Amino acid sequence: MRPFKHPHPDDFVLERVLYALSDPVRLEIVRHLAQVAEASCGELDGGRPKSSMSHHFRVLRDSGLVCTYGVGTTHMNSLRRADLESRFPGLLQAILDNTDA
Amino acid sequence: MRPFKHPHPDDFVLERVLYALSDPVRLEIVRHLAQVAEASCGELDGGRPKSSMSHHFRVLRDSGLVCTYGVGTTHMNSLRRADLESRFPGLLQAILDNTDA
DNA sequence: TCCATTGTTCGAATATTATCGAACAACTGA
DNA sequence: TCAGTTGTTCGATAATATTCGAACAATGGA
Repeated sequence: MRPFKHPHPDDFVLERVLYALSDPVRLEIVRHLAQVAEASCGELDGGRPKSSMSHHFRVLRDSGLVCTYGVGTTHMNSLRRADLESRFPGLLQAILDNTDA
Repeated sequence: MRPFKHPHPDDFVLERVLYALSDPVRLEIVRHLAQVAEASCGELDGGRPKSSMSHHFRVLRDSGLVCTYGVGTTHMNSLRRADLESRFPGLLQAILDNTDA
């Protein structure tokens, strides 16, 4: 299992991060990851097809929001909090703070 | 000139706001408005066709980011800072703080 | 009233995304 | 080595967005 490519914080693009978070499915993933610190893809699909989820994880990875690494047959995902904070201070927190109401 | 409809802060949707800001043209508009407090559509197009800009302003209005009102033959736009701050505290500031590098 | 200015709306073409089944790849355990 | 589990990749389809010219609407001034 070859590791995924994750962008360096210097290469994060604000527009891409915002776009990645503008999808309800992906925002839900990020919110979940903010609470558990780490979760497999399977734990994060809401009964959705794996191919769909794989797409969303890729968008999250490419934007710099999420880090994915293989552990056995599963892929573990985590939020890149520190990297995001260093590049876009306060952004992630402001988004996570919103409990939608 | 009938006034545009602007959503109430209670009806702001985080995903929509993030999506509106994920477009470079719209983000540029918002950044500009953050500095001048008020500007006409004409001041904000970068030589782009008016019909294109009109579309972007509508997205910004519908998401709650921008308020547009008619003054004579021109339309003035302003950032809905207070409304955004009340609904998504810190979000706009975190985005505006990023000077992209 | 006639005209120039400022934007909106309409319609169509193009581009991007989302979704999901099917096939494939990596790993583990028996 | 074989089977089961977990995800990825591929390919196609459907849905959404972007872009922009052309026609239209509202305003203000000459």
